[in-house]
Amino acid sequence: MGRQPCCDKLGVKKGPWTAEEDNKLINFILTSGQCCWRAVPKLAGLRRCGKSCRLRWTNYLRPDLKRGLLTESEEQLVIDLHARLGNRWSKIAARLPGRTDNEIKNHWNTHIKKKLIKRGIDPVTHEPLQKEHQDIETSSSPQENSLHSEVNNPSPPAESTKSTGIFDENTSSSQKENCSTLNGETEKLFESLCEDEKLLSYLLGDNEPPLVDFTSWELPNNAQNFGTNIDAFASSDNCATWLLDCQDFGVHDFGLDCFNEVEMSVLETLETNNKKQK
DNA sequence: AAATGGTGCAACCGCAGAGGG
DNA sequence: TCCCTCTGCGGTTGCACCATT
Repeated sequence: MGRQPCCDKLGVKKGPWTAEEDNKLINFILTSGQCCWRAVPKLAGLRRCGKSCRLRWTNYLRPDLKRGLLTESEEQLVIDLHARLGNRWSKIAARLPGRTDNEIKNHWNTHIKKKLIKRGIDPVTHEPLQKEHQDIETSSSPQENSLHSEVNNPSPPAESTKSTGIFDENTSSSQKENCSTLNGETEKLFESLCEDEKLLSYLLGDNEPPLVDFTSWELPNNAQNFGTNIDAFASSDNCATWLLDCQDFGVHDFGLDCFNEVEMSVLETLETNNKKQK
């Protein structure tokens, strides 16, 4: 007996989601919460399979998603985490608030991979592409095996481990100092990570993810520019659409705590823009 | 202006693991 | 312990958009 399909293939719609479907899903999730994805399409009145609904929600409709390209510091973090974790996109995404595994995976495949190759770095191993032609003697001290030397100044790692230095178990102050090779914003982000012991232990193993209060992170300015780029955020049609929907329903009517100050600012901006358009 | 090729992203597919009966 | 269901993950595909010819 073969595996049952995740949904009844007959009568199940596939392909791009319409605004109407989005609204239905958003309304359902906001009023009923996330539970039993298989039941969601039926309860929400959608002709989609539960999987598709979950994917749409997590990758596109979630209110806490950031929009737009990854910042330099985020990209740098992705590279380092990939060196450490490999293609475990969900784990990598968990370290980038507001980013999804799919988004990071796509960005990796379309942008970062090419960048690394251009820099002479194998995007899979994070080692120099022409390893055999490089003199190991001239290569690096352990510090230089850190991501930053890998990326900015390709050199063969002294060991075959994928260690980047930054997230090693023995992360020490001296190693943290190595982070100083980073430029401003990235440095701050890494420092935040380095100082979070629970987070580090999680990254280094398969421990349960710590409960991280991202709002307490000392993020670089650029990582927080979400709030200062509200107009840009609000210009995203879908985002704007659904936020406006929320407006129509009245956010507080949902009894949600998911709207932080930034999102409330977005709503306010949307409201303003909406009035302007009218 | 039309054709072609490249790029980026949303969405799908199949598999693996967790959890419950 | 086995079986089944459900969820989540990573790889892949399909398509819209844009640039180039």
